[in-house]
Amino acid sequence: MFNDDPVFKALADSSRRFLLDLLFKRDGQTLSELEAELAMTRFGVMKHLRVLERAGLVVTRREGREKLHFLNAVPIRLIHDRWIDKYTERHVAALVDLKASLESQKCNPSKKTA
Amino acid sequence: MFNDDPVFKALADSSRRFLLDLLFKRDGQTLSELEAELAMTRFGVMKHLRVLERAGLVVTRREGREKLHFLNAVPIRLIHDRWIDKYTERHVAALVDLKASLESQKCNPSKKTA
DNA sequence: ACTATAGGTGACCATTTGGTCACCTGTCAA
DNA sequence: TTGACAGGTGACCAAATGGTCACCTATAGT
Repeated sequence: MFNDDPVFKALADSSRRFLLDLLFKRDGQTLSELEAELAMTRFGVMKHLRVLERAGLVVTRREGREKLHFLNAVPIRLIHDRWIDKYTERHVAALVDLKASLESQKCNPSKKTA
Repeated sequence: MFNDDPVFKALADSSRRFLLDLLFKRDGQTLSELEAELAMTRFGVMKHLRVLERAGLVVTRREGREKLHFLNAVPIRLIHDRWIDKYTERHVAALVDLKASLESQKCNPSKKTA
């Protein structure tokens, strides 16, 4: 209906988010390396990487017959900045930290922290 | 394939992102108010708001026969924290600021800035 | 009570999307 | 140059998604 931002489309799929997780843990992996981590054929992984690359979430570099994949976090930051302004950022970050703190302590599981 | 996080599914649609933009500009709007801004029937808007609410991106409160909608930015912050750690945050934020600065100056329009 | 208004449900249809396959291109090493 | 390996393209199919409609519930005000 409006412009269909490729970044959000790319992030909509859990396999693609998992690929970003893999690159977040270790940058510069090849298609074959990534394929080994997904219960999916090489073609499926390639398609997903293509979507991520077009969205700018993954940047690639040819190295001989290999293609190395790198995570680019800038689009993620832009999502953040779209709905979290400088004034509420401190507030929201504090809420997130509080939630993480409560969950790590598990001191009172009955209390809702939403 | 993995867990299908409702937050990313919710953000995948441009109409829903536009609804978040509307609530970001002014919190606490009703369905009818939001519907007036979208070239879509009331039912479509309702469906989208339902998706956003289930994802926790929108929180609602009944006020008589009206339902007020509020933006909740916490899930957005969690997306940010998933792929941007404390160490690279400064670096990425600097890149974003630089990009915004260059675009506001419009000193080199021929350059593609994705 | 009655009527107008705000909101809600389920079914339905056109389009998009995730995943696979057969087949093709390019690079390394003997 | 020959073969093995890393990567790429287009078509194809099943499943999910966006949007609409007929119909229903609940609140405000007269």
